[in-house]
Amino acid sequence: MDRRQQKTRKAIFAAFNKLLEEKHFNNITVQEILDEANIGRSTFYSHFETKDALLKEMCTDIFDHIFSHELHSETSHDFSSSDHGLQEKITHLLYHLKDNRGNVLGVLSGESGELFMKYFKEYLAAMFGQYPECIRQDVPREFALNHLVGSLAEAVKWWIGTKMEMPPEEAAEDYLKLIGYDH
Amino acid sequence: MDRRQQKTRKAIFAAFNKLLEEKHFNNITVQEILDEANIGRSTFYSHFETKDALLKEMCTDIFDHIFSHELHSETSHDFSSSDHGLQEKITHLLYHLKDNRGNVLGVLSGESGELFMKYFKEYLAAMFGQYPECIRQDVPREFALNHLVGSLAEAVKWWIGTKMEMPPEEAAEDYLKLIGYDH
DNA sequence: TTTGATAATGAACAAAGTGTCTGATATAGT
DNA sequence: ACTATATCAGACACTTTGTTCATTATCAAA
Repeated sequence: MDRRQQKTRKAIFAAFNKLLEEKHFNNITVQEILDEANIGRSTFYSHFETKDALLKEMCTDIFDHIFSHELHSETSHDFSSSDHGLQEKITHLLYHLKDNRGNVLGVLSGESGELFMKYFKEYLAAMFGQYPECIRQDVPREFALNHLVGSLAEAVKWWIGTKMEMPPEEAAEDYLKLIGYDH
Repeated sequence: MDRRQQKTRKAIFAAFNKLLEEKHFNNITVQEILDEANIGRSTFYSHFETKDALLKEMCTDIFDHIFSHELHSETSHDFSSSDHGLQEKITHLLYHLKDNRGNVLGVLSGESGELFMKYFKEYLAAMFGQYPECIRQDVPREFALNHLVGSLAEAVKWWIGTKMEMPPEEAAEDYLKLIGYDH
């Protein structure tokens, strides 16, 4: 990819990130992004079709990076404990999020969390899809999967909102308690 | 309240509801609401400051109605079972939601669920606030409360999305299983 | 280093939406 | 019947959007 494009794309992401920390997605104008990134109007539209597409691509970038480890590493399949390795998986996820603090905080910490969450859940569903044994069998499968994905996303959001104070290990452990995995 | 105002307000809500079923909140224009409700521009703005205010008032209307029973009835405090009457509470909540199907579906079923959810969670937090004994003590209080509220909201959203197929009793029971209340 | 390709610029543009304001009209409550 | 006020229609200034185009700057490869 052309250096010029890389530079522009990076500047747009950075500007957008900064603005997201300050105000809601809906209240950010393209003009503000242009000013903050210090680029021309037509340049922006040659990179992204709309503001929505920008957010989507930004989330995709972040999650592709964070989940690439999770979805491909087959190293931590520890089925000896009752949680089938889920705790390790979540701990890893939290560590990656912590490493990407800068990007994640911008998208989530503002008032626009909803949109971030939507994309986040798609990745979480894919992750849980690899671990069918994590899902309770005594309730409808879709209901259980929805619960796992939804509650983990909420928990992570809360954890990030507290500036990731709790250590990943502890947060993951507490989460498993909350979904009743500490029998 | 003046009959004319009631009529206008009702027309606006109905129009907004219909539009929300079709498209995302962000993509609904005031003009469309005006056309659908068949009212004048200035009339709309004499009722609501902005489109956001309209959504907020609509959610408040719905939840005030639904939760007025939940938050005030002291009839179902059954502390004999392990869930401290939580199951009955949730069952009641689901029944009320089912009764208000028409309004709730409009706001939630579209693509604008996030905003509905935000307000929904505020009411749920207030409800759980009445039942501190429901909250686990072995994890940080805020974390546990966030989990209860978030996961219940997600579960309800899922249930509504399936056209409320499962009976409220069953959905409530399954939810309690998922949060580990079936020891 | 030169050269051809292409990305960025900046300014202008139509189109659409927002929120405000006006005076005239219709309808409510007493 | 009378007064208050809610609605109407439409115009208004303003903001934002997404497109276009001619010009300039920068890149990658020969």
